[in-house]
Amino acid sequence: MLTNSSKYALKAVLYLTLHSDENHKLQVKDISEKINIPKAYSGKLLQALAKRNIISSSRGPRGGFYVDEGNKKQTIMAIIDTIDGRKKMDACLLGLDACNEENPCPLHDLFASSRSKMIKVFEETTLDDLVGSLGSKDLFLYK
Amino acid sequence: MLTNSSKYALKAVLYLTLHSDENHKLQVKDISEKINIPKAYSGKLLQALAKRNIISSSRGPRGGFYVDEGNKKQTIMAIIDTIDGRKKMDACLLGLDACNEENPCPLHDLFASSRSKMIKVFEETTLDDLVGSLGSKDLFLYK
DNA sequence: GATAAAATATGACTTAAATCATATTAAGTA
DNA sequence: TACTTAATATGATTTAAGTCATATTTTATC
Ligand code: FES
Ligand code: FES
Repeated sequence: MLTNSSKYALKAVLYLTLHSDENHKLQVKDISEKINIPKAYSGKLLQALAKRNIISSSRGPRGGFYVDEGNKKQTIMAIIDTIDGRKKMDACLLGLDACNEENPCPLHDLFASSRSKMIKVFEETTLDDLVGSLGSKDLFLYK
Repeated sequence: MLTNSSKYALKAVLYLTLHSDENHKLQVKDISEKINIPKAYSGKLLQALAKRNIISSSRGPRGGFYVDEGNKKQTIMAIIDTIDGRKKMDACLLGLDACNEENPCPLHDLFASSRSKMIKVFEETTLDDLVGSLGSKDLFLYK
């Protein structure tokens, strides 16, 4: 469903959403340690996310990555799309060229409704929403 | 969600289910051409499936692969499990060690119910069921 | 039995995902 | 302005998935 890369990206963004803001930027090293993923690799992913404005970044001393109020309007799907590309989520289970009702593969009907629901949730859920729904629960991201 | 390998396997088994029986065995070459996947690779997958009794095979002249009545009791999930391993389907969206209600990751609740439904369908749907539900519709597996 | 046909078993090769490394650029601080 | 810090850009390396090739074994048929 998701590549390792987008799993990492999701973890990183979630971590930033809860632990950073304009005045509390985090460096790659801090983030990667906290969410237990390779540092150099997470750097690359964070850069891609920043370029797409999913997260924010600033260079130089006291720089780092952070999530501001604007970023919190971004959705789960935006993150997945940035790293994996949206189309992967729409792909036919059997890998056929197109997945649709007109020319459904034998598994389409077993599967399409669950998938649609999942996609809808990912498209509609923003970082803001997630933070809200987590409430006081301690975020679990490490292992 | 599924690897390429299990997509291929599913296509191959579906094809065999509809176009073979004890008296009409199919060779690797026939199958791979019809479902548009590399021949040598499909051979490997068919062998793995036969070993697990998802499909049947016989060697020698007039030999080949086929699906008999017994094989038709196998489920979609059995095929996926043979090739990818069942656990992949249960994995946490974020790649955490365990996925469960006790220690859910932030995305768990957005996702778990859709996934459960999907898994349930795959576990409960047999090849027999699929053939039945397809009815007279022409199976579409090529591209 | 000898021959040929087909799966089986095994391993090599190729490609893409994942990981690591580093030189460059921008920004803050003194 | 010089120096330091941290992201950025780029590319090399490693690993695993996907692909291909072939020698071996089994079985039908003559
Ligand atoms: S056509 Fe295969 S899942 Fe939709
Ligand atoms: S714990 Fe992450 S999806 Fe269940």
